[in-house]
Amino acid sequence: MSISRLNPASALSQVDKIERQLQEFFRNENFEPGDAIPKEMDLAEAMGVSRTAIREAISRFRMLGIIESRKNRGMIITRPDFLGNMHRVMDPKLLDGETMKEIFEMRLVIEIGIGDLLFLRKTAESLLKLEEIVLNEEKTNNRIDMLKYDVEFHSMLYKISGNKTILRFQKLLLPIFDYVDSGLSSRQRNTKKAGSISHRDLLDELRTGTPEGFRTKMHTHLLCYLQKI
Amino acid sequence: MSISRLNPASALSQVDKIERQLQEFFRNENFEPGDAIPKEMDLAEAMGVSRTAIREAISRFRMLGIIESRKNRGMIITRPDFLGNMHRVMDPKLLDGETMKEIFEMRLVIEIGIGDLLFLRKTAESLLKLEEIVLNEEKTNNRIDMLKYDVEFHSMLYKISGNKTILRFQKLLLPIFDYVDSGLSSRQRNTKKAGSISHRDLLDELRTGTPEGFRTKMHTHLLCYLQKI
DNA sequence: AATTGTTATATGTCGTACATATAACAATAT
DNA sequence: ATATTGTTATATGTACGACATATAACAATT
Repeated sequence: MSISRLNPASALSQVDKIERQLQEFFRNENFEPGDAIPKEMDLAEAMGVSRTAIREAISRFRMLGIIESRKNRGMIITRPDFLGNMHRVMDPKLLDGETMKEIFEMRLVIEIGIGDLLFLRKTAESLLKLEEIVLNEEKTNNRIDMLKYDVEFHSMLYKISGNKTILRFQKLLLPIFDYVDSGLSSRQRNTKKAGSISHRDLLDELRTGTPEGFRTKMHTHLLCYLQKI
Repeated sequence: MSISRLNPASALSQVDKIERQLQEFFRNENFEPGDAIPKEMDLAEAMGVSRTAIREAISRFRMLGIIESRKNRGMIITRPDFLGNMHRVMDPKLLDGETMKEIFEMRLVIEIGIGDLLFLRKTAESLLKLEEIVLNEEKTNNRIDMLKYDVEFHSMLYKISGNKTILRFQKLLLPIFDYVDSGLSSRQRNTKKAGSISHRDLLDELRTGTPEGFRTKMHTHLLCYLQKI
Protein backbone atom coordinates (compact mmCIF):
# COMPACT_ATOMS: atom_id res chain seq x y z
CA MET A 1 0.00 0.00 0.00
CA SER A 2 1.26 3.47 -0.82
CA ILE A 3 2.29 5.73 1.99
CA SER A 4 -0.28 8.25 0.86
CA ARG A 5 -3.00 5.87 1.94
CA LEU A 6 -1.71 5.79 5.47
CA ASN A 7 -3.45 8.83 6.84
CA PRO A 8 -2.74 9.53 10.47
CA ALA A 9 -5.31 7.63 12.48
CA SER A 10 -6.83 10.80 13.79
CA ALA A 11 -7.46 12.04 10.26
CA LEU A 12 -9.65 9.06 9.52
CA SER A 13 -13.28 10.01 9.66
CA GLN A 14 -15.73 7.81 11.42
CA VAL A 15 -16.97 6.50 8.09
CA ASP A 16 -13.41 5.60 7.08
CA LYS A 17 -13.03 3.61 10.26
CA ILE A 18 -16.38 1.90 9.77
CA GLU A 19 -15.39 1.04 6.23
CA ARG A 20 -12.18 -0.58 7.43
CA GLN A 21 -13.87 -2.48 10.19
CA LEU A 22 -16.55 -3.79 7.88
CA GLN A 23 -14.04 -4.91 5.28
CA GLU A 24 -12.09 -6.69 7.97
CA PHE A 25 -15.29 -8.22 9.25
CA PHE A 26 -16.28 -9.54 5.84
CA ARG A 27 -12.85 -11.02 5.26
CA ASN A 28 -12.48 -12.58 8.69
CA GLU A 29 -15.94 -14.07 8.68
CA ASN A 30 -15.21 -15.58 5.29
CA PHE A 31 -18.15 -14.00 3.54
CA GLU A 32 -18.46 -15.11 -0.07
CA PRO A 33 -20.51 -13.89 -3.00
CA GLY A 34 -24.16 -14.62 -2.34
CA ASP A 35 -23.90 -14.53 1.43
CA ALA A 36 -26.26 -12.21 3.25
CA ILE A 37 -24.80 -9.68 5.66
CA PRO A 38 -26.46 -8.17 8.72
CA LYS A 39 -28.94 -5.41 8.10
CA GLU A 40 -28.05 -1.79 8.44
CA MET A 41 -29.63 -1.24 11.83
CA ASP A 42 -27.94 -4.28 13.32
CA LEU A 43 -24.57 -3.11 12.04
CA ALA A 44 -25.24 0.38 13.36
CA GLU A 45 -26.18 -0.91 16.80
CA ALA A 46 -23.29 -3.36 16.91
CA MET A 47 -20.80 -0.62 16.09
CA GLY A 48 -22.51 2.03 18.17
CA VAL A 49 -22.97 4.47 15.30
CA SER A 50 -25.84 5.88 13.34
CA ARG A 51 -27.46 4.18 10.39
CA THR A 52 -26.38 7.15 8.30
CA ALA A 53 -22.70 6.41 8.88
CA ILE A 54 -23.17 2.72 8.13
CA ARG A 55 -24.98 3.58 4.94
CA GLU A 56 -22.16 5.86 3.82
CA ALA A 57 -19.61 3.09 4.28
CA ILE A 58 -21.83 0.49 2.65
CA SER A 59 -22.42 2.89 -0.22
CA ARG A 60 -18.71 2.72 -0.94
CA PHE A 61 -18.83 -1.06 -1.07
CA ARG A 62 -21.83 -0.84 -3.33
CA MET A 63 -19.80 1.30 -5.70
CA LEU A 64 -16.96 -1.21 -5.66
CA GLY A 65 -19.40 -3.98 -6.44
CA ILE A 66 -18.65 -5.84 -3.23
CA ILE A 67 -22.14 -5.46 -1.83
CA GLU A 68 -25.57 -5.33 -3.36
CA SER A 69 -28.71 -4.35 -1.52
CA ARG A 70 -32.32 -4.93 -2.37
CA LYS A 71 -35.30 -3.64 -0.56
CA ASN A 72 -36.49 -5.97 2.08
CA ARG A 73 -34.13 -8.74 0.98
CA GLY A 74 -31.28 -7.10 2.82
CA MET A 75 -27.71 -6.97 1.56
CA ILE A 76 -25.52 -9.63 0.03
CA ILE A 77 -21.86 -9.94 -0.86
CA THR A 78 -21.25 -9.82 -4.60
CA ARG A 79 -18.40 -10.55 -6.95
CA PRO A 80 -16.62 -7.26 -7.71
CA ASP A 81 -15.20 -6.35 -11.07
CA PHE A 82 -11.63 -5.62 -10.03
CA LEU A 83 -11.06 -3.29 -13.00
CA GLY A 84 -14.53 -1.79 -12.99
CA ASN A 85 -13.65 1.17 -10.81
CA MET A 86 -10.40 2.12 -12.38
CA HIS A 87 -11.99 4.32 -15.01
CA ARG A 88 -13.09 6.67 -12.25
CA VAL A 89 -9.52 7.63 -11.45
CA MET A 90 -7.99 7.18 -14.91
CA ASP A 91 -7.95 10.83 -15.84
CA PRO A 92 -4.90 12.54 -17.36
CA LYS A 93 -5.98 15.73 -15.65
CA LEU A 94 -5.85 14.09 -12.25
CA LEU A 95 -2.80 11.85 -12.45
CA ASP A 96 0.73 13.20 -12.26
CA GLY A 97 3.16 12.99 -15.13
CA GLU A 98 5.48 10.54 -13.43
CA THR A 99 2.70 8.01 -12.90
CA MET A 100 1.50 8.41 -16.48
CA LYS A 101 5.01 7.78 -17.73
CA GLU A 102 5.13 4.60 -15.71
CA ILE A 103 1.75 3.51 -17.04
CA PHE A 104 3.00 4.08 -20.55
CA GLU A 105 6.07 2.03 -19.77
CA MET A 106 3.84 -0.72 -18.51
CA ARG A 107 2.11 -0.76 -21.84
CA LEU A 108 5.39 -1.32 -23.62
CA VAL A 109 6.28 -4.13 -21.24
CA ILE A 110 2.96 -5.83 -21.85
CA GLU A 111 3.05 -5.51 -25.62
CA ILE A 112 6.53 -6.99 -25.75
CA GLY A 113 5.65 -9.79 -23.39
CA ILE A 114 2.33 -10.67 -24.96
CA GLY A 115 3.91 -12.53 -27.86
CA ASP A 116 3.54 -15.97 -26.37
CA LEU A 117 -0.17 -15.57 -25.84
CA LEU A 118 -0.56 -14.39 -29.43
CA PHE A 119 1.10 -17.47 -30.85
CA LEU A 120 -0.87 -19.64 -28.48
CA ARG A 121 -4.22 -18.22 -29.55
CA LYS A 122 -3.93 -16.73 -33.00
CA THR A 123 -6.41 -18.02 -35.58
CA ALA A 124 -6.70 -17.70 -39.32
CA GLU A 125 -9.63 -15.42 -38.72
CA SER A 126 -7.89 -13.07 -36.34
CA LEU A 127 -4.85 -12.85 -38.60
CA LEU A 128 -7.18 -11.85 -41.40
CA LYS A 129 -8.54 -9.02 -39.33
CA LEU A 130 -5.01 -7.84 -38.63
CA GLU A 131 -4.26 -8.05 -42.34
CA GLU A 132 -7.24 -5.85 -43.05
CA ILE A 133 -6.09 -3.21 -40.59
CA VAL A 134 -2.58 -3.23 -42.02
CA LEU A 135 -3.94 -2.93 -45.56
CA ASN A 136 -6.07 0.04 -44.56
CA GLU A 137 -3.07 1.59 -42.91
CA GLU A 138 -0.86 1.10 -45.94
CA LYS A 139 -3.46 2.66 -48.21
CA THR A 140 -3.87 5.92 -46.36
CA ASN A 141 -1.64 8.93 -46.06
CA ASN A 142 -3.92 10.79 -43.73
CA ARG A 143 -2.21 11.46 -40.44
CA ILE A 144 -5.37 11.01 -38.36
CA ASP A 145 -6.30 7.77 -40.06
CA MET A 146 -2.83 6.39 -39.60
CA LEU A 147 -3.08 7.05 -35.91
CA LYS A 148 -6.47 5.39 -35.87
CA TYR A 149 -5.17 2.25 -37.56
CA ASP A 150 -2.19 2.23 -35.27
CA VAL A 151 -4.48 2.05 -32.26
CA GLU A 152 -6.64 -0.52 -34.02
CA PHE A 153 -3.67 -2.73 -34.77
CA HIS A 154 -2.39 -2.78 -31.25
CA SER A 155 -5.87 -3.18 -29.79
CA MET A 156 -6.40 -6.14 -32.09
CA LEU A 157 -3.28 -7.76 -30.71
CA TYR A 158 -4.72 -7.50 -27.23
CA LYS A 159 -7.90 -9.12 -28.48
CA ILE A 160 -5.97 -11.95 -30.09
CA SER A 161 -4.18 -12.57 -26.81
CA GLY A 162 -7.51 -13.94 -25.64
CA ASN A 163 -7.05 -12.39 -22.23
CA LYS A 164 -10.04 -10.22 -21.47
CA THR A 165 -8.45 -8.78 -18.37
CA ILE A 166 -5.39 -7.55 -20.23
CA LEU A 167 -7.62 -6.22 -23.01
CA ARG A 168 -9.77 -4.30 -20.58
CA PHE A 169 -6.73 -3.05 -18.73
CA GLN A 170 -5.34 -1.69 -21.94
CA LYS A 171 -8.64 -0.01 -22.80
CA LEU A 172 -8.69 1.64 -19.40
CA LEU A 173 -5.18 2.92 -19.92
CA LEU A 174 -5.85 4.29 -23.40
CA PRO A 175 -6.58 7.84 -22.23
CA ILE A 176 -3.15 7.86 -20.64
CA PHE A 177 -1.49 6.44 -23.74
CA ASP A 178 -3.14 9.14 -25.80
CA TYR A 179 -1.96 11.77 -23.41
CA VAL A 180 1.65 10.61 -23.31
CA ASP A 181 1.55 9.98 -27.02
CA SER A 182 0.40 13.48 -27.80
CA GLY A 183 3.29 14.73 -25.71
CA LEU A 184 5.67 13.63 -28.44
CA SER A 185 3.49 14.64 -31.34
CA SER A 186 5.85 17.04 -32.98
CA ARG A 187 8.64 14.56 -33.29
CA GLN A 188 8.78 11.70 -35.65
CA ARG A 189 6.55 8.96 -34.42
CA ASN A 190 5.91 6.65 -37.29
CA THR A 191 9.17 7.29 -38.95
CA LYS A 192 10.21 4.67 -41.44
CA LYS A 193 13.85 4.58 -40.60
CA ALA A 194 16.12 1.83 -41.74
CA GLY A 195 15.85 -1.11 -39.38
CA SER A 196 12.49 -0.05 -38.04
CA ILE A 197 9.67 -2.56 -37.83
CA SER A 198 6.27 -1.88 -39.34
CA HIS A 199 2.94 -3.40 -38.48
CA ARG A 200 3.33 -5.43 -41.66
CA ASP A 201 6.56 -6.89 -40.31
CA LEU A 202 4.87 -7.75 -37.03
CA LEU A 203 2.01 -9.41 -38.84
CA ASP A 204 4.36 -11.48 -40.98
CA GLU A 205 6.27 -12.59 -37.94
CA LEU A 206 3.04 -13.51 -36.18
CA ARG A 207 2.00 -15.53 -39.22
CA THR A 208 5.13 -17.52 -39.87
CA GLY A 209 7.60 -16.68 -37.16
CA THR A 210 8.18 -17.48 -33.51
CA PRO A 211 7.31 -15.86 -30.20
CA GLU A 212 10.97 -14.98 -29.70
CA GLY A 213 11.10 -13.32 -33.08
CA PHE A 214 7.88 -11.47 -32.40
CA ARG A 215 9.08 -10.18 -29.07
CA THR A 216 12.25 -8.86 -30.64
CA LYS A 217 10.39 -7.25 -33.52
CA MET A 218 7.84 -5.70 -31.19
CA HIS A 219 10.69 -4.38 -29.10
CA THR A 220 12.19 -2.74 -32.15
CA HIS A 221 8.80 -1.46 -33.22
CA LEU A 222 8.36 0.26 -29.88
CA LEU A 223 11.98 1.37 -29.68
CA CYS A 224 11.18 4.97 -30.45
CA TYR A 225 8.94 5.07 -27.40
CA LEU A 226 11.34 3.21 -25.19
CA GLN A 227 14.14 5.59 -26.01
CA LYS A 228 12.06 8.56 -25.01
CA ILE A 229 11.52 7.28 -21.52
CA MET B 1 -16.26 -0.64 -19.61
CA SER B 2 -17.56 -4.10 -18.82
CA ILE B 3 -21.16 -4.90 -19.62
CA SER B 4 -21.68 -5.78 -16.01
CA ARG B 5 -21.30 -2.12 -15.13
CA LEU B 6 -24.12 -1.13 -17.41
CA ASN B 7 -27.01 -1.67 -15.06
CA PRO B 8 -30.38 -0.85 -16.51
CA ALA B 9 -30.99 2.81 -15.89
CA SER B 10 -33.87 2.08 -13.60
CA ALA B 11 -31.67 -0.07 -11.39
CA LEU B 12 -29.38 2.86 -10.70
CA SER B 13 -30.09 4.35 -7.34
CA GLN B 14 -30.32 8.06 -6.93
CA VAL B 15 -26.88 8.12 -5.38
CA ASP B 16 -25.47 6.24 -8.37
CA LYS B 17 -26.92 8.85 -10.68
CA ILE B 18 -25.62 11.69 -8.55
CA GLU B 19 -22.20 10.08 -8.56
CA ARG B 20 -22.21 9.91 -12.35
CA GLN B 21 -23.43 13.45 -12.77
CA LEU B 22 -20.85 14.79 -10.38
CA GLN B 23 -18.01 12.93 -12.07
CA GLU B 24 -19.17 14.27 -15.42
CA PHE B 25 -19.42 17.72 -13.92
CA PHE B 26 -15.89 17.62 -12.55
CA ARG B 27 -14.52 16.42 -15.86
CA ASN B 28 -16.44 18.85 -18.04
CA GLU B 29 -15.63 21.82 -15.88
CA ASN B 30 -11.97 20.87 -16.03
CA PHE B 31 -11.48 20.66 -12.33
CA GLU B 32 -7.91 19.91 -11.38
CA PRO B 33 -6.19 18.90 -8.14
CA GLY B 34 -6.37 21.77 -5.70
CA ASP B 35 -9.52 23.30 -7.14
CA ALA B 36 -12.36 23.92 -4.74
CA ILE B 37 -15.75 22.48 -5.59
CA PRO B 38 -19.17 23.83 -4.57
CA LYS B 39 -20.26 23.09 -1.04
CA GLU B 40 -22.60 20.25 -0.25
CA MET B 41 -25.72 22.35 0.17
CA ASP B 42 -25.19 24.14 -3.12
CA LEU B 43 -24.76 20.84 -4.92
CA ALA B 44 -27.83 19.46 -3.21
CA GLU B 45 -29.94 22.44 -4.19
CA ALA B 46 -28.59 22.52 -7.74
CA MET B 47 -29.44 18.86 -8.24
CA GLY B 48 -32.67 18.98 -6.31
CA VAL B 49 -31.73 16.28 -3.85
CA SER B 50 -30.97 16.06 -0.18
CA ARG B 51 -27.63 16.77 1.33
CA THR B 52 -27.56 13.17 2.55
CA ALA B 53 -27.57 11.85 -0.99
CA ILE B 54 -24.85 14.26 -2.06
CA ARG B 55 -22.77 13.24 0.90
CA GLU B 56 -23.09 9.56 0.03
CA ALA B 57 -21.85 10.20 -3.49
CA ILE B 58 -19.05 12.48 -2.33
CA SER B 59 -18.08 9.89 0.25
CA ARG B 60 -17.33 7.54 -2.63
CA PHE B 61 -15.07 10.11 -4.24
CA ARG B 62 -13.39 10.64 -0.93
CA MET B 63 -12.64 6.94 -0.78
CA LEU B 64 -11.19 7.02 -4.28
CA GLY B 65 -9.01 9.94 -3.32
CA ILE B 66 -10.55 12.26 -5.87
CA ILE B 67 -11.98 14.63 -3.30
CA GLU B 68 -10.86 15.80 0.10
CA SER B 69 -12.97 17.76 2.51
CA ARG B 70 -12.03 19.77 5.52
CA LYS B 71 -14.30 21.45 7.95
CA ASN B 72 -15.14 24.96 6.96
CA ARG B 73 -12.57 24.94 4.13
CA GLY B 74 -14.98 23.10 1.90
CA MET B 75 -13.97 20.41 -0.55
CA ILE B 76 -11.17 20.25 -3.08
CA ILE B 77 -10.23 17.97 -5.93
CA THR B 78 -7.21 15.80 -5.12
CA ARG B 79 -4.83 13.58 -7.01
CA PRO B 80 -6.04 10.00 -6.70
CA ASP B 81 -3.79 7.00 -6.37
CA PHE B 82 -5.04 4.97 -9.30
CA LEU B 83 -3.90 1.70 -7.72
CA GLY B 84 -4.78 2.64 -4.18
CA ASN B 85 -8.24 1.17 -4.23
CA MET B 86 -7.49 -2.07 -5.95
CA HIS B 87 -6.59 -3.86 -2.75
CA ARG B 88 -10.20 -3.55 -1.65
CA VAL B 89 -11.38 -5.88 -4.40
CA MET B 90 -8.28 -8.03 -4.75
CA ASP B 91 -9.56 -10.97 -2.78
CA PRO B 92 -9.28 -14.58 -4.00
CA LYS B 93 -12.49 -15.34 -2.17
CA LEU B 94 -14.37 -12.72 -4.15
CA LEU B 95 -12.91 -13.02 -7.66
CA ASP B 96 -13.81 -15.85 -9.98
CA GLY B 97 -11.33 -18.42 -11.17
CA GLU B 98 -11.34 -17.27 -14.77
CA THR B 99 -10.36 -13.73 -13.83
CA MET B 100 -7.65 -14.98 -11.53
CA LYS B 101 -6.26 -17.14 -14.30
CA GLU B 102 -6.13 -14.09 -16.54
CA ILE B 103 -4.42 -12.06 -13.84
CA PHE B 104 -1.86 -14.80 -13.49
CA GLU B 105 -1.33 -14.77 -17.23
CA MET B 106 -0.82 -11.04 -17.07
CA ARG B 107 1.95 -11.59 -14.61
CA LEU B 108 3.73 -13.90 -17.02
CA VAL B 109 3.35 -11.37 -19.81
CA ILE B 110 4.82 -8.62 -17.68
CA GLU B 111 7.75 -10.66 -16.42
CA ILE B 112 8.68 -11.67 -19.94
CA GLY B 113 8.32 -8.15 -21.27
CA ILE B 114 10.13 -6.41 -18.45
CA GLY B 115 13.57 -7.40 -19.72
CA ASP B 116 14.28 -4.14 -21.48
CA LEU B 117 13.62 -2.09 -18.38
CA LEU B 118 15.92 -4.34 -16.40
CA PHE B 119 18.83 -3.83 -18.78
CA LEU B 120 18.10 -0.14 -18.89
CA ARG B 121 18.19 0.28 -15.14
CA LYS B 122 20.22 -2.51 -13.59
CA THR B 123 23.08 -1.44 -11.34
CA ALA B 124 26.01 -3.24 -9.81
CA GLU B 125 24.27 -2.86 -6.51
CA SER B 126 20.96 -4.34 -7.58
CA LEU B 127 22.70 -7.25 -9.29
CA LEU B 128 24.46 -7.93 -6.03
CA LYS B 129 21.15 -8.13 -4.22
CA LEU B 130 19.89 -10.59 -6.79
CA GLU B 131 23.07 -12.60 -6.36
CA GLU B 132 22.45 -12.76 -2.65
CA ILE B 133 18.92 -14.07 -3.12
CA VAL B 134 20.10 -16.69 -5.60
CA LEU B 135 22.86 -17.77 -3.24
CA ASN B 136 20.38 -18.15 -0.40
CA GLU B 137 18.13 -20.13 -2.66
CA GLU B 138 20.91 -22.44 -3.77
CA LYS B 139 21.91 -23.08 -0.18
CA THR B 140 18.55 -24.23 1.10
CA ASN B 141 16.60 -27.39 0.55
CA ASN B 142 13.63 -26.29 2.59
CA ARG B 143 10.50 -26.18 0.47
CA ILE B 144 9.05 -23.12 2.21
CA ASP B 145 12.30 -21.19 2.01
CA MET B 146 12.67 -21.99 -1.66
CA LEU B 147 9.24 -20.56 -2.29
CA LYS B 148 10.17 -17.49 -0.28
CA TYR B 149 13.33 -16.89 -2.28
CA ASP B 150 11.42 -17.48 -5.48
CA VAL B 151 9.04 -14.67 -4.60
CA GLU B 152 11.96 -12.52 -3.47
CA PHE B 153 13.81 -13.03 -6.73
CA HIS B 154 10.90 -12.07 -8.90
CA SER B 155 9.95 -9.15 -6.66
CA MET B 156 13.51 -7.92 -6.89
CA LEU B 157 13.25 -7.91 -10.67
CA TYR B 158 10.22 -5.65 -10.44
CA LYS B 159 12.19 -3.36 -8.18
CA ILE B 160 15.12 -3.27 -10.58
CA SER B 161 12.75 -2.31 -13.38
CA GLY B 162 12.54 1.04 -11.64
CA ASN B 163 8.85 1.30 -12.37
CA LYS B 164 7.02 1.88 -9.11
CA THR B 165 3.65 1.44 -10.73
CA ILE B 166 4.49 -2.00 -12.10
CA LEU B 167 6.03 -2.94 -8.77
CA ARG B 168 2.93 -1.88 -6.87
CA PHE B 169 0.68 -3.59 -9.36
CA GLN B 170 2.57 -6.81 -8.85
CA LYS B 171 2.34 -6.47 -5.07
CA LEU B 172 -1.41 -5.98 -5.35
CA LEU B 173 -1.72 -9.08 -7.46
CA LEU B 174 0.42 -11.25 -5.16
CA PRO B 175 -2.56 -12.72 -3.28
CA ILE B 176 -3.89 -13.94 -6.61
CA PHE B 177 -0.53 -15.35 -7.66
CA ASP B 178 -0.34 -17.21 -4.39
CA TYR B 179 -3.80 -18.57 -4.88
CA VAL B 180 -3.24 -19.76 -8.44
CA ASP B 181 0.20 -20.99 -7.47
CA SER B 182 -1.15 -23.10 -4.64
CA GLY B 183 -3.54 -24.63 -7.12
CA LEU B 184 -0.68 -26.49 -8.74
CA SER B 185 1.18 -27.31 -5.58
CA SER B 186 1.19 -31.06 -5.89
CA ARG B 187 2.79 -31.10 -9.28
CA GLN B 188 6.38 -30.32 -10.02
CA ARG B 189 6.89 -26.60 -9.84
CA ASN B 190 10.56 -25.96 -9.51
CA THR B 191 11.58 -29.05 -11.37
CA LYS B 192 15.09 -29.01 -12.70
CA LYS B 193 14.43 -30.62 -16.00
CA ALA B 194 16.93 -30.54 -18.81
CA GLY B 195 16.65 -27.27 -20.69
CA SER B 196 14.95 -25.47 -17.84
CA ILE B 197 16.19 -22.08 -16.73
CA SER B 198 17.08 -21.33 -13.14
CA HIS B 199 17.23 -18.02 -11.35
CA ARG B 200 20.99 -18.33 -11.63
CA ASP B 201 20.69 -18.53 -15.40
CA LEU B 202 18.47 -15.45 -15.43
CA LEU B 203 20.91 -13.56 -13.27
CA ASP B 204 23.84 -14.48 -15.51
CA GLU B 205 21.93 -13.36 -18.56
CA LEU B 206 21.02 -10.10 -16.88
CA ARG B 207 24.66 -9.56 -15.99
CA THR B 208 26.31 -10.25 -19.30
CA GLY B 209 23.58 -10.97 -21.82
CA THR B 210 21.00 -9.05 -23.81
CA PRO B 211 17.34 -8.11 -23.37
CA GLU B 212 16.42 -10.55 -26.12
CA GLY B 213 18.29 -13.34 -24.43
CA PHE B 214 16.72 -12.47 -21.12
CA ARG B 215 13.21 -12.47 -22.54
CA THR B 216 13.76 -15.89 -24.05
CA LYS B 217 15.26 -17.28 -20.88
CA MET B 218 12.47 -15.80 -18.75
CA HIS B 219 9.98 -17.34 -21.13
CA THR B 220 11.59 -20.74 -20.66
CA HIS B 221 11.77 -20.19 -16.93
CA LEU B 222 8.04 -19.56 -16.81
CA LEU B 223 7.21 -22.27 -19.35
CA CYS B 224 5.84 -24.63 -16.75
CA TYR B 225 3.26 -22.02 -15.81
CA LEU B 226 2.46 -21.06 -19.36
CA GLN B 227 1.80 -24.65 -20.31
CA LYS B 228 -0.67 -25.05 -17.51
CA ILE B 229 -2.86 -22.27 -18.79
C1' DA C 1 -56.43 -23.94 -6.51
C1' DA C 2 -55.44 -19.63 -8.31
C1' DT C 3 -55.65 -15.02 -7.86
C1' DT C 4 -55.71 -10.99 -5.30
C1' DG C 5 -55.12 -8.07 -1.18
C1' DT C 6 -52.54 -7.18 3.23
C1' DT C 7 -48.78 -6.75 6.27
C1' DA C 8 -44.24 -6.77 7.95
C1' DT C 9 -39.64 -5.65 6.83
C1' DA C 10 -35.25 -3.69 5.10
C1' DT C 11 -33.52 -0.44 2.20
C1' DG C 12 -33.94 4.44 -0.11
C1' DT C 13 -34.57 9.30 0.57
C1' DC C 14 -35.20 13.46 3.06
C1' DG C 15 -35.14 17.24 6.60
C1' DT C 16 -33.53 18.86 10.76
C1' DA C 17 -30.57 19.46 14.62
C1' DC C 18 -26.39 19.67 16.70
C1' DA C 19 -21.16 18.80 16.97
C1' DT C 20 -16.70 20.15 15.37
C1' DA C 21 -12.96 22.26 13.21
C1' DT C 22 -11.24 26.35 11.18
C1' DA C 23 -10.69 30.80 8.73
C1' DA C 24 -11.44 35.45 9.46
C1' DC C 25 -12.01 38.94 12.35
C1' DA C 26 -12.13 41.46 16.85
C1' DA C 27 -10.36 42.42 21.34
C1' DT C 28 -6.91 42.58 24.57
C1' DA C 29 -2.37 43.00 26.61
C1' DT C 30 2.35 44.01 26.48
C1' DA D 1 2.25 48.56 17.00
C1' DT D 2 2.73 43.81 17.40
C1' DA D 3 1.56 39.57 19.34
C1' DT D 4 -1.55 36.94 21.62
C1' DT D 5 -6.04 35.54 22.68
C1' DG D 6 -11.02 35.26 22.18
C1' DT D 7 -15.20 35.36 19.19
C1' DT D 8 -18.03 34.39 15.29
C1' DA D 9 -19.41 32.62 10.97
C1' DT D 10 -19.18 28.74 8.08
C1' DA D 11 -18.89 24.10 5.91
C1' DT D 12 -18.38 19.55 6.95
C1' DG D 13 -19.32 15.43 10.34
C1' DT D 14 -22.72 12.80 12.85
C1' DA D 15 -27.14 11.48 14.48
C1' DC D 16 -32.03 10.84 14.56
C1' DG D 17 -36.68 10.46 13.06
C1' DA D 18 -40.02 10.25 9.37
C1' DC D 19 -41.84 8.58 5.32
C1' DA D 20 -41.37 6.20 0.62
C1' DT D 21 -40.74 1.95 -1.79
C1' DA D 22 -40.16 -2.64 -3.02
C1' DT D 23 -40.80 -7.31 -1.74
C1' DA D 24 -41.41 -11.71 0.71
C1' DA D 25 -44.67 -14.03 3.35
C1' DC D 26 -49.07 -14.58 4.56
C1' DA D 27 -54.24 -13.99 4.45
C1' DA D 28 -58.53 -13.44 2.05
C1' DT D 29 -61.43 -13.84 -1.72
C1' DT D 30 -63.33 -15.89 -5.74
